[in-house]
Amino acid sequence: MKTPSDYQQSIYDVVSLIPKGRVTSYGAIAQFLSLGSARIVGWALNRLSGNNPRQIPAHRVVNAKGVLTGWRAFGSPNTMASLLQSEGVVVEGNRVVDFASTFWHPEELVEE
DNA sequence: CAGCTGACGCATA
DNA sequence: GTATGCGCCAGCT
Repeated sequence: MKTPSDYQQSIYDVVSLIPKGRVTSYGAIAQFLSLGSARIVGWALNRLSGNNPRQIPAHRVVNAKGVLTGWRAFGSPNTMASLLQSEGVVVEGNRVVDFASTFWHPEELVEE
């Protein structure tokens, strides 16, 4: 099968596995998949923007600081934050409150 | 083919 | 806390 890019598919898979009310970072996914660069994750999600047939909860993916960097790809500057807050994630402006507790590790699901 | 950009991350000043 | 530079990989012009 023609995989556009294996890692990209893996990224979507991992992102889809993010539990509701939790968030993860690009670096976490990149490291989990051994991509070697958080940019690959951001790039993959960016490609997703405007059309996510898999309902990829990209809004659950933030940068290492818990800041909603990709909020612009959702069409509205408030969409991403609204989605997160709707899931129980407290967002202040473009930043996740109590990011450490809200953070979710890909391996956590595997361990669980 | 060469150069630039990008939803990042980290180090340094 | 803010600003700048470097690295990293893939895609687009």
